[in-house]
Amino acid sequence: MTLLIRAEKKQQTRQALLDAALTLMADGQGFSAVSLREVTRQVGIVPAAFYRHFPDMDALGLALVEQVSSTFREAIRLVRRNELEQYGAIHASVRIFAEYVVAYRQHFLFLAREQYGGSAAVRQAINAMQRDFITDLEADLALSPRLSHLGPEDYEVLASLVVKTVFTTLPELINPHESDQPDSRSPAHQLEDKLRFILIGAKHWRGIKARTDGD
Amino acid sequence: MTLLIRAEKKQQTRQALLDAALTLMADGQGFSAVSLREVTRQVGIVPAAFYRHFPDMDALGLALVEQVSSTFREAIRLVRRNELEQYGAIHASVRIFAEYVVAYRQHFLFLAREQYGGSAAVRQAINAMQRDFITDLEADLALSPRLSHLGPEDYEVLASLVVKTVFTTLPELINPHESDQPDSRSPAHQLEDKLRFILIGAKHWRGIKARTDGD
DNA sequence: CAACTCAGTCAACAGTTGTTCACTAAATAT
DNA sequence: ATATTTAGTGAACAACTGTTGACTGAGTTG
Repeated sequence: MTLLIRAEKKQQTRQALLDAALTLMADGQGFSAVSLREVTRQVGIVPAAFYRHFPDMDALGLALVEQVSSTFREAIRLVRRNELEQYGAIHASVRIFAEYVVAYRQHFLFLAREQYGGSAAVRQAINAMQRDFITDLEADLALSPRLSHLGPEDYEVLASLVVKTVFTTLPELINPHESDQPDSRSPAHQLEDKLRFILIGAKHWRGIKARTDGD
Repeated sequence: MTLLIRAEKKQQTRQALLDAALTLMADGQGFSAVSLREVTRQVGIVPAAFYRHFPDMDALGLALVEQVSSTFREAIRLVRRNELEQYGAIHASVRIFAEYVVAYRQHFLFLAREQYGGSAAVRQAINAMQRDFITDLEADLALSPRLSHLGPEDYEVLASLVVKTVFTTLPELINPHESDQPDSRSPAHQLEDKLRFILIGAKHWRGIKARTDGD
């Protein structure tokens, strides 16, 4: 039967290759430790067939970044939608985000692992993505009347701080019990508090001139 | 001549193995992508000789964590000493720390790369080290009269936020020009501001009950 | 001086890796 | 109906990997 035309079927095994790479990474190893042959073996095709889809493992990695990036954007979209409708913005945002991370844990695991990881190309791509997020958030923050006392450079630093805080929390959100410490708050709750610290700090920010003389 | 006794010479090539691993990593790849043979080749010994020093590449990695950890502790010691003597605590602390990072860039590069990187054993060891730093800082913060209004759990979250902020800034401190963006502040200056945001937030922290009703 | 310890050598092993080439057969195009 | 495109096959390649065992010779010890 020809229910699946050729192009369709091709894209299907291409996706299988991407998923296989993520799955192999989930078992502990980093992306650059996943071999081309492992990936094809997992999909069930012969190694040479890999080249019909990607010239390189690095190309596979870049495609992965693109895909994971869109997952992340969807998460942001969800968080933003809720932000407008609800009170307790931080609490609700973090809850929604944390749920989304758990649902797409392989994607976010990839992001967390490879943001400083092995392949230079992948690392660079993730960095560029992160920078886009920061720019977006920067524009967002600039619209808030509560933060109108900040300068343009302050927005940039603040946005960077928020985004990187979220990124570093990803491993804990994904593996809630890996870093076992007895009587502390849940990862999501901790992230909440961290964002609160930062935003309270932004609210009381007095500009670069007033260095430390007042506190 | 027997200027170098045997144990001394052994420890010397052991150190050469550790340095070789760091050097090979500095050329872009992650630790788990560095092979046993590459390391021995760089040192100038035969692969089999590796086993006289480490049972495993993982063991080499753990030794590396220990060594880098002590470098980091020395940096903290320097920062602390200065903190007591100078005004403008954050500015001076960051400057000293940033200089130390540049001086030992290979060590801090290892830390930044492998904190979420490939080898599970190394990742876990770095995580434990990070947790130690957080605990130390927690105790430190608890001594500050400016932060006496915080609860015990608040100290933990705050310390974690500070330490992780420093860790995520490491790549930028090491490679000041990799993330080229035109007209923004230097990485060290950005880190300064980030810490300021956080500490101002801590100063105005009103406890967990006052969620968002006041701002 | 003799006995011993042991860091490093040498050669070989079984696996795995990325990449190549000519090929098949089904889907598409003419 | 015929010709073309192309996702996937199968075999082979050179290179590299971690690990082994028996060895050598300088450093140490009694």
